Amino acid sequence: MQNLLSNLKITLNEKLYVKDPETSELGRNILKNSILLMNEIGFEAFTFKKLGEKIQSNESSIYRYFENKHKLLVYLTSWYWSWMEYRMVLATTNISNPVEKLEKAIKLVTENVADDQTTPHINEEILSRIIVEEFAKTLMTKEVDTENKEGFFLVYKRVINRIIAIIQEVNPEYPFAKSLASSIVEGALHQHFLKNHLKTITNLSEKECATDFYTDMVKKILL
Amino acid sequence: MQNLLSNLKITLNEKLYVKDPETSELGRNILKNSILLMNEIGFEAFTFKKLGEKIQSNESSIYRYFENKHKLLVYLTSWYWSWMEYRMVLATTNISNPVEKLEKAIKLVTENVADDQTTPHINEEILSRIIVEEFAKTLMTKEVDTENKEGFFLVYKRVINRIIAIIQEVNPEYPFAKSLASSIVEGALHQHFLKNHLKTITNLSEKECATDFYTDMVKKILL
DNA sequence: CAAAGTTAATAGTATTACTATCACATTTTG
DNA sequence: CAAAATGTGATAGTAATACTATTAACTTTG
Repeated sequence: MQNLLSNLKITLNEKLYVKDPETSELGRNILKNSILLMNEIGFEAFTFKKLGEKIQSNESSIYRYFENKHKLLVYLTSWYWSWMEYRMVLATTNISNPVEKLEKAIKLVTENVADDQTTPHINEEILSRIIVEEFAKTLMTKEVDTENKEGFFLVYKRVINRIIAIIQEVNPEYPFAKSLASSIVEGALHQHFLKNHLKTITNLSEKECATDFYTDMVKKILL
Repeated sequence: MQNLLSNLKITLNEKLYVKDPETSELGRNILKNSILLMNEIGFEAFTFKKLGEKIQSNESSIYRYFENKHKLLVYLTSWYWSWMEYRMVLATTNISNPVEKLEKAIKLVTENVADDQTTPHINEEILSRIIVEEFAKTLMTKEVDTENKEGFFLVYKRVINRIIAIIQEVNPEYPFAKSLASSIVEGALHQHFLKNHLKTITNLSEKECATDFYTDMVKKILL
């Protein structure tokens, strides 16, 4: 798996960037440090000027890679979901039992994420924190319909569609496969957010992840 | 119920405003039109200057009621959850069967909202659209922990705690009552968002609401 | 080695998110 | 009923943000 991943080049929608950040040192530096800075100060306070200072480069240089910080966030989140999809394919292919397949998929989208050493310029653990704290903001804009048409959220939808397909394998009669899949993926992020900030309305504690809650849920719903 | 509601004065955390907007004509005008304007142009593009133009008043006058637009949004969402809590109490008290109680509570938080004529300065139908499109933003800030300590989200948590209590009545053995309750409330909003913007990953169609999906879910999980 | 592309630095603009001040009208109160 | 307090509107001003444009130096490539 290590070897497979090291060959992996995650290719994203070209409309997300002005210049592909994976093709230069500066580009990779922008990705690496935007993750760190966004995690430190949050998406609202994050600016290209501050990022420029952090990487000892210039604001205007960053604008040559990304039109604005919103598109950078969409890029980073798409990268994350693409990485997630890749791991999901790896974890579920060649497993014939659909229930086992579903368990693996749910485990992936609900568990705590560790850094994947094969991608030196992306720290997946920190990126996953950004997903928990900021992902909803990529969707919740007045431009969501236009951006959706341009394919900004394709990777995310593909991850959910894979889970929908597995749910349908497990129980073809269940009438809400789409809603169940999307609520698991979004709900897992939300439970992690609550664990970090509004502890009284979640059962997850400290280092716990949402796997048990959702595994129990789908089994009771589908079996 | 009409009479009860007409006597209802929704009282919110004093830290949310500089001057209580319910106590003056201008204040109520700010509430009414901020809901309309925010729904039209979205929270990001919404400014006090634009609102001032809309209500033929001045930017600086609005600042005398709310420190900034984030606090105004928290105010509006708290108002909504307070109204929701009130209706939930009304709908569930004096019902002895816990399952029936849970069904009523779920119906309330998942169904499409209609305007409540007893509050002339608040259009609940439009406010509920703002909740679907913007509520997550009230939580997803770097100040969430401070604001949580100051009680900004108390009303929201109270709504969820009421559902938690009913879930525990229905099935005291179920180990994830908190996570289930919070995922129903947040998940219902998310499903409505998907219905409006990412139709392919939800089963809700056009004018449908999330009640069936969640009622089916809790019954299979708890009974 | 010339052309093309990449980057850093500087400057400049419109908008946003406020703050401060003042004038005027209305309401309260002593 | 006069003085004081309060509410509102108008104007001005500031720092920060989110960009765009230009230029000059440096690097890569054909």
